[in-house]
Parts: sequence; C-alpha cells; structure tokens
Amino acid sequence: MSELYIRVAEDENEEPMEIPSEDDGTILLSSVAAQFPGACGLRYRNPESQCMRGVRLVEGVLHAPENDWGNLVYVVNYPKDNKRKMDEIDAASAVKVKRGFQKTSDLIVLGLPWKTSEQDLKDYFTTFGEVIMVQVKRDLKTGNSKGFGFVRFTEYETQTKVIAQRHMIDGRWCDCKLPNSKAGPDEPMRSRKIFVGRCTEDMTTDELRQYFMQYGEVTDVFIPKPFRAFAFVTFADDQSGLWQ
DNA sequence: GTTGAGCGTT
Repeated sequence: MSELYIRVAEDENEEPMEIPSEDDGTILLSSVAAQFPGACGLRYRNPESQCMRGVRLVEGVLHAPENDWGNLVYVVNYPKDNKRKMDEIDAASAVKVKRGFQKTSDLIVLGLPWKTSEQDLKDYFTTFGEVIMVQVKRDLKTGNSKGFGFVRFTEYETQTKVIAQRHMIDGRWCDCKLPNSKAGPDEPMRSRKIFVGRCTEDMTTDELRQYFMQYGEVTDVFIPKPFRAFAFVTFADDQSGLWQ
C-alpha cells in the first residue's frame, strides 16, 4: 500500500485534517499527535452499527479496521479525567462518555538561578500561555532560593509544550517536569485496570476490547466465568482509563 | 556571603 492520507478530526462535526499513513498502511500515533497534541488514539463511527469503535493501537501504531481506512472521518481520542471515585465504570453509562477536559498539573521547574524571582518566572512562562500560579521554593530562614519552583498553566496544551522543551531562564537552562511525589487529593487515582459493572451475558471480550480501545491501548480484558455481570479492562498506560 | 541534583512549610 502506498502512502495515503486519512481524515482525522477533533470531533465528528469539526473540520477534518489529513494525516499521512506509513508505507505499510498503518498510521503512527505520533503522526496524529503532531496535529492533535495529547492524542492517545482514534475512533470512528461504524457505518453498520452506528456505534463508535476504537482503532486498534499496538505499540504506538494504529491499524486500519479491516485493513482499509476507507473514506471515514476518524475522531481523535484524548485521555479522560475521572471524577468518579475509584475506577468504577458502568457499561451502560459508558455510552455517555464525552471528550474530557484535560486537567493541568503543577510542573516542577528545576535548575533555576538563585536570583530568579516568582515575578521573573511568571513573566517568562506567560509567553507560553496563561499562568495560574508560580512558586519559587526558598529557605524559610534565609529566604534564599532553593533553585527550583513550580508553575501551573490554564491550558493543557501549554503544559505539553512547556514540558517538551528546555528553558533558558535568567541565563540558565531549566527543565520542567511532572512532579513524582504528589499523593495529593488534587489528582485522581490512576489505574491501568478498570472495573466494568453491569455487563450483560452476551458481551464478549472482543466486544469490550473494541469498545474501550477508543480510550487507549487495551492490553487485557477479563470476563469471569461463570457469568458475574462485571469485567476488567486493562490499558497500556495510566492515562487512558480516566473518565468523566 | 558558598551550591547545581532534585520534588512543593502553609
């Protein structure tokens, strides 16, 4: 199969953008993410059932359904945010899942010059997008900077951009990263394995996989035998099984 | 009064 372009849109009603395929007819998730930062997969409306289906994603490579992308418009998937407690999802309510707002996180800013103030930080980061807050961590006694701080942006896109590059701040190269030790109630619990309740007996592992694929790469589907009206779906990463 | 990988008093 030679190079072709498939149409991808942020939403079914949005203007599609053409994304190039690879020589073997697959599409790289990175090609999609280049146009839609933060994308974690694709889905499409099955012309026969009129249901949304996920596009198979294996190790960053998207595979055409039935080996043919056809003339469909594919819709971008983004990691969803979870407002629910724990990881419970009703299969019945999953149909109501919509594109979730992506919550931003505090970013740690490493390598700050000793002299850099919060105003300096704010002035610098505002050039990327709207800033919610900045902090410079200081020794409480002396008031000296500890050489690192935090920043939070309004837009997730801004955060993605800021993490992706190095920053020259007051004459030093600095890095912005997602902090690790953050067990605050601020962030939702993340899990790669979700509980799917209210399953009906006719649901198959393949059907569940087909459905949940649209939210990320599915690595496992577990349905207890005999029938127990629930299932577990496991994703490849912890950003996918989050909903609202 | 120094320093240069890391992980946030409220």
